[in-house]
Amino acid sequence: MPTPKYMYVRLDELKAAAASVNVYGVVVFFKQPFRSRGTDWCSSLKIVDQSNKKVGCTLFCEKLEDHPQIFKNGDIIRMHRVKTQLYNGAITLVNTFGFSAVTFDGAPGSAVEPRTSSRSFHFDQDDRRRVEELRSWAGGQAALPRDAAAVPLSSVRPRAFFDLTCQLLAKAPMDTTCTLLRVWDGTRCPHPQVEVMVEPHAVEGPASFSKDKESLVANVFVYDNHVESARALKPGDFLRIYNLRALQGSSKGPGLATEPSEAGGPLIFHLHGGTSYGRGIRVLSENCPDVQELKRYSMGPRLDQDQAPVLIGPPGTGSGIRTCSLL
DNA sequence: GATTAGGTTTTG
Repeated sequence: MPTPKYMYVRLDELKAAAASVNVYGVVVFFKQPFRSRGTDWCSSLKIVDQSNKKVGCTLFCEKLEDHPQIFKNGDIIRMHRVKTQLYNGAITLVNTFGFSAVTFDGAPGSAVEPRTSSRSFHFDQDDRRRVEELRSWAGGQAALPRDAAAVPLSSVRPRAFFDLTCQLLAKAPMDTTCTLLRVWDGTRCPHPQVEVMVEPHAVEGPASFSKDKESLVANVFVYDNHVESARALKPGDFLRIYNLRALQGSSKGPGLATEPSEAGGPLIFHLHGGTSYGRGIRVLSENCPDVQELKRYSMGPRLDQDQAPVLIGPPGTGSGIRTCSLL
């Protein structure tokens, strides 16, 4: 069979009611897949290209793995077989039969590593060139949204919303609408952490840590629709939690010891229900730049040797927990 | 070849 040659439409040249087109773009907004009221998961995103035209996309796929793996704004996405739809006078893209998506990190110079669950997909030198062109174009566009929300635990400001790249250490169901995720990113949060009471047998992963390690762990309560996403997470997974909120002092939650509600109180992190502002959780691939950086950062010279975190290896790489070699 | 949603902070 001859190799198919794909044609890509510039975003400012999309026509209304196009039955099936292929596009490339830079992600400027996204929501991780969430359950629709129908049969599918729904992803919502917005992309832009060198024409400076921004186009919203709505993707419905029954299988989570068919949704694009978007990690952050600035990621590059290629979509095959989307149709156009007019909504409120603007062209939007919706997936159609045979839809597939491939995404790439957006940093100029980083490896052009396709992220997709497709078992086979077309990728040639033209694709590589397109990705690199979009990266360098986006790099020069000061107005494009950056990854400004990304904040390490060491820089968290109480009350603020932020995106956290971290590793899951342990999780525990608190009640039907709330799951506790215990995470770290290797940096030390300057604020005291709230103490959460959990039955040890309810915890997946270690029920407790050494005092040193405990001081690096953040407690994250995820609510409502995010409880379902949390169910799929495994200790050791590298995660990005989007639109996480740091709450302080008077915050309540299941399993919390009563704390005086005063400014400067201990921190708890909440991932509120809903999908506003892209609230959600995504498992990151081991080889993506943010995870590589997390590992370097965690194990680098910023921490004293005796405080250096011990990262958990991915599931199935050995006899459960292993320690990474330290620098 | 239906349907879903259509960015825009919980209220724990």
